[in-house]
Order: sequence, then C-alpha cells, then structure tokens
Amino acid sequence: MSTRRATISDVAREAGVSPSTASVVFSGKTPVSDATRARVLEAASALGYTGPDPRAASLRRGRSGIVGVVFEEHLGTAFLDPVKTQMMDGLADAMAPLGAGLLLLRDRESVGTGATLMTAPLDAAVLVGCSGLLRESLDAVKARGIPVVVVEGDAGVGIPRIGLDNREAQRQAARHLRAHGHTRVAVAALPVRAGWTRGWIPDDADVTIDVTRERLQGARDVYPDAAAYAAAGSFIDEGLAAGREIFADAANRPTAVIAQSDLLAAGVIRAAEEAGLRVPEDVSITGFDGIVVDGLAPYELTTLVQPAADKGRAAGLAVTAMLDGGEAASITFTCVFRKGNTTAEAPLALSVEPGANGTAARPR
Amino acid sequence: MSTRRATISDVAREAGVSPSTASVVFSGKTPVSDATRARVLEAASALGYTGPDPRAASLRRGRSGIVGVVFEEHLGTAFLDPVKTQMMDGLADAMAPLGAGLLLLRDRESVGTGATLMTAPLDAAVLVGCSGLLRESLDAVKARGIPVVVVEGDAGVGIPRIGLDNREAQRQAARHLRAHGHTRVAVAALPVRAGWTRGWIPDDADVTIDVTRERLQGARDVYPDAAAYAAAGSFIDEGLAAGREIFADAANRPTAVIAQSDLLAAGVIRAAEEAGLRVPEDVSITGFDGIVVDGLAPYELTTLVQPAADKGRAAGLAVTAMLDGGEAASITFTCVFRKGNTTAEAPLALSVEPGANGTAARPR
DNA sequence: TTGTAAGCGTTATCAG
DNA sequence: CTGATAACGCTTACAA
Repeated sequence: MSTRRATISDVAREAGVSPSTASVVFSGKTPVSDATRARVLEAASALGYTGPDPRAASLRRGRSGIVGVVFEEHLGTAFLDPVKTQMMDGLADAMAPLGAGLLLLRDRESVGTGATLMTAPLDAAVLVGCSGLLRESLDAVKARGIPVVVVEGDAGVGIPRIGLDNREAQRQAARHLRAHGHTRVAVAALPVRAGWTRGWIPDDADVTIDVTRERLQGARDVYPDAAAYAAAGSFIDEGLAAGREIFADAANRPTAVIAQSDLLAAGVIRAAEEAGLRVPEDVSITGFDGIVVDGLAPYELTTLVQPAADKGRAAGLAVTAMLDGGEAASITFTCVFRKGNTTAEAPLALSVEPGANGTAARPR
Repeated sequence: MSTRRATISDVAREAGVSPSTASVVFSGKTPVSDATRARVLEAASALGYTGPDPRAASLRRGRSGIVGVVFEEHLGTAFLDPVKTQMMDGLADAMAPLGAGLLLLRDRESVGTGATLMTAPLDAAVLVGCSGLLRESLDAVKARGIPVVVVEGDAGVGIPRIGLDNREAQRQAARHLRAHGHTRVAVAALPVRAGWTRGWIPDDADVTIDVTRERLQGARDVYPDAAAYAAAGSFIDEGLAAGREIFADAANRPTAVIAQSDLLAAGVIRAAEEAGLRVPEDVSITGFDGIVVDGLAPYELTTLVQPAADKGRAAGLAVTAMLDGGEAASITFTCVFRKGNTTAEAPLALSVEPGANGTAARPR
C-alpha cells in the first residue's frame, strides 16, 4: 500500500524486456511478438500496473486528449440554461469521433489549486461567451499556442468565431412589433457585464457582454429610445423582476416588451399578469432563443429560434479541424422568427394616449 | 512561429537565474526577492512565456486538478436529462471551492486518441450510474489509486456511494396505487442494460442497470407479476413508445402504469390519450424524479421527488474529502412522494371485469 | 522485432 | 533568498 506505484520500467524489468518494448505493448504503435506481449501483460497484472500514467504520456506526446469548455458563469448556472445545454449537446456530438474529453471550466480565477484556462492540460479550448474578463485569459491561451474557438462573442482576429445574427434577428422582432402598431416598447435585457446586478441600463453603460449589446442594438435600430432593464441572468425569476420594474409606472407603460431570452420573456409575462395586464391584448412580449419553456402553456412565445445545437457542433468541427493542423473559418448562424401567441396589435387606446412619445419613458 | 515554445529554462537563462528560481517565481511557493521576480517576469514576457506547461507540472506534482465525471451514455444525452443536469449542478457547486475542473467522460471506449477513464489525467472520478461495463473500468481506476465516488449504482465495497432509496420509493408509488384499488399494473421501465433497445423485459432478464432493477423491485414488491416494458432511455418519446405497447391489448389493459421516470411518464400519458384513455379516470400513471416536465400541463405527475442536486453536492463533498486524504462515507438519499393529478381510484368496471387476474397480462 | 538513449518541462529537496 | 541536482513516467527515433 505504502509502496510506490509500479511504472512501466518495473513492468519491463519484471517481464525481462526493455521499457520501450513494454511501452509499445501498451500503445500498440509497433508490432510486438505475441510471446513478448503476453509476458509483458502478465508482468503488468502481477505488479498491478494498469497502463501508462496519463500525465507522463501527455507530457511526452504533447497531447492530453482534453478540450476545455470555458463558461463565464458559475458552472452550475450554465447547466440551467437550455441554450447552453443544447450547445454542449452539439459540441459533445462533434467531439465524439475525436474522442476528446470535455473539461468544464469557469473563467473566474479559482481560489484553490484547481484547473483553470491557464493551468489545465488542454489541447484546445472552446470559449462560450466572451466578456472582458474572458478576453484576458484568451490572450494567454492564444500565447500558449492552443487552438481556440469562440462561441457567442468576439475574440479578435484570427480566432474562429461561432456567431449568431443577434442584431439582425432582434431587429426582426422589433419590426414585427412596429408592424403591429407598437410605439412604446421596453427591453428586458440580459446582463450588461460580468457581475452585473439588476437595473436599468444607463445611457452611458459599457455593455461588455456581446449578446446583450448586439440584441440591444437590434431593438434600438427600430426603437432608438427604448429603455432597457437588464437582469442579472437568464432566468424566469429575473424576467419577473425586470417585468415588475418595466410595468411599475402605470401611467407610462410600454405596450410591448422585447425580452432578450425566452426565460426572461416568461418572467415578464408573469409580471404582466401580476400587473393585471393581459398578454397579448394589453401587452405584447417577444422572447429570444426558441427553447421550450416549462410551464408557460398556454402561451407560445413569439421568439427567435436559434440553432443552439448547431452552434456547438460547428465549434466542435472547428476544433477538430484546428487540431488536425488545419484552419477553421468563422460561421454566423441565423435565427428564425417564430410567431407565437404573445404578440398582437398594440392596444389602440394606449397608442394614441397623450404623452405617448414613441417609447416607454425612461425612469431616472 | 516555427520556433520552439519557450520553456522555463529559457526564461531563467534570459533572466540570468536558475530554472528553479524561475519556477518559484511562478509558483510562489517560496519567497523571492522583488528584484529577481521582476527580472524573471520581464524575461518571460519578452520570450512570450505564459507560465508553466500544465502537463509537465502535472507530471511532477502528481496532480492535475481535474475530476472526471463518467456517464454511461452519450454525453449529449446526459445533458438532456434534467436529473443529471441537476446533479451536475450540485457537483459543480461542491467542487467550486476546490477549484477542480470537471472532465466529462463516457464509459464506452472511444475510438480515437481521446480521453477515457483510463487515459485521462484525473485526480478523482465520479461515476454516474454503474452498469457492468462501467464496473470494469472501475477496477482499473481503483487500481490506479484514484479516489472514486459512485452516484446511482453499486461499485463494491470501499467505494463511497451516493444512493437513492429507489426500491423503497417506488414501493410507495405502488402502494399508493394499490390503496386506490388498482390491481392490473404495468411498469414503463428505464433501460435494462447499456445498449438495450425497447422491449418487454423477459423474466430471466439480467437487469444490470441498478436504478432500473431497484425501481422494478420496488414495484414488484407490491405487484409481483407486473409486466415491464423497458424503454431505450429516459425520454418522452420512449415513454410514448412504451405506452403504446402497454396499452396495445385493449382487452387486457392495465389500470395503472408505474413509469420509472417523469419523462417516461409524460410519454405514457400521451400514449394513453392516443388510445382514448383518460388520465387519471381510466388509467393512473406515476412518474419518478420530480422534475418539471415541459408541456405536460395541465397534468401534474404523481411522482417521487428525488434530491438530484443534493446527490451531486454530496458526491463533490466526498471527492473533496478523499482528495484531502480523508475517508468518505456512503450516503443514501430519500425520495419524497408527491401526489399529483395523474392517479386516482381504479375504474370499477375494469377491476371486477372477468379475466382480471391481478396484474396486466404479460405478452409473450 | 527489440533495445538504447535522450529527452518532454517542471518542481522538490537540500545545500549554499 | 538562490542554485545544483535529481527525479516525475513515459515515448520515440534510431540503432542493433
């Protein structure tokens, strides 16, 4: 028990062969006579040797068989997000033939001795989202010479990017609302930056999370003055909180809310109900993502369906290509607009009400 | 570009210090004078050195900062299962203070050069489920001297086990049905073994997946002859397929179905509707897990709520303890029975119908 | 088909 | 506080 673990040299000695021969028996890289193989295997089991130490092998070969998947948020949180989940699904799919393991990593520096983007033995990395924080680590990884792919976020030139037409897609939703006569519109946004806590987005805010910024731009392409309340995350409860704020000023309610995710939209719907507003008669609400939201029936969100799994698959393929020494190109996926039953014509009474100024009033 | 990547020795030489000193600058294990540190850091950045190679460090230290999470199934599939997701959530939670990365692994030998339970540089492993297949790898890992914790499954003595009172819990559901007068009951089961394809479970079947076996035992503690149709996985569509089979023989329909997961139950409900049966008037259906099932409204499953996240957290704590050289004990969590609106009194007409023999007839 | 030898890049130990 | 030395355990040209 307290004795040192057997090494391949021990096995070789026991079997009466050289270390290299023993190594070859395990790796199968070179033909070995059946007799020798048998002898080595026997010696191995006699010594309780279960195969090469991955750490040593990894050092020697320069490959670990591990691909890092870096999230900006707490890992547990990432699993709660259906979009991320679908993305991982696609990614795992695409990595399967390569057989590489996926190492889940958080961007935030971990306290202990643990694995981080910089300290983990990675062959490649997939960055999910790309806040400023992440961007730092990115430079380090790039410098380390590890192939990197970024999903949802910009990582600078030379880094393949799996994107989404966030701005254009969100614009579609906004246009849909405008076509239905909505003039007073508010946005329920995703977080503005890492560590953001709920609140109205100030005019001068520096929106560092790309998804948030791009979707907001899309909304404002149509409603330039739309006020935006940013939640602390993509959750129903956060949407509820955002919705309460948005509907708080009864005199100046928007007739439509553009939520930046389906989960937020679900929360906003609840907030509307709480405020005694009917959806879509009194207020129209759009989502984003096209996931199935639990317990939202009988509502079906008007939303933008994004190909989340395809994004993951594309990331996996890009990684595979780069690992094979090739180049990987950036791809931008397109969302599909889907009309549900949460949007309708703007209520006439409101849209002609004096004081309506084209957008929801922005609270101070 | 084509030049070799800088090593710590290069940096040391450039800075005019010894490699060990340079190493210490990066690890911070030993005090270094500010002057030398500055010199080393400067040399490093001049050479584009971004820190110790994790592979080498890992070899030398004997720790990789990586904990493997091994699933029996295709990784993408694992993400689709809300129970697994919640479990991972809890696990990530518990690992956070330790800072270790979670490496997602599949049990099946991968084709390529990729990471497996045996070839990945792991400090510890968490096995989720434990089929026979997995049990093999387990021996290897144990032999490798890596701390192991098993969630849902038996791994033999000496291996901490995070369990669930599957049998007892399922028995509760069965007793609930019996108390409501049900005598003809069928089971919609989870897969019998890895690679299982849908079908009735033969009497002599060797049920190697523990969860399936234990829950089946619980059901049969009350309904010894209940026929069981095992799905190929925990999905609504699989439940639908199972339900169709179970309700196929109109003359000999069960009045209740015990599904081994909520997702299966949801599918069975759909099958019942398809067959023109009302739930719960004509047929009662129980689930297992206590997750929220999409689009199941207005049904609320009668089910057994399991503390999935707690299981993950417990696994994480056990791993942490073992990594600290301590011992970790096994824990068994308890499910809570929750009555929904999918179970009711057995329909009288059927339960006294001639030919009713106390259980659903078992097809050949 | 098998053996020899030279690292892979770090870090622990211990002496200065 | 700094430096020399010796592993860590394996792989892979290359030689035999």
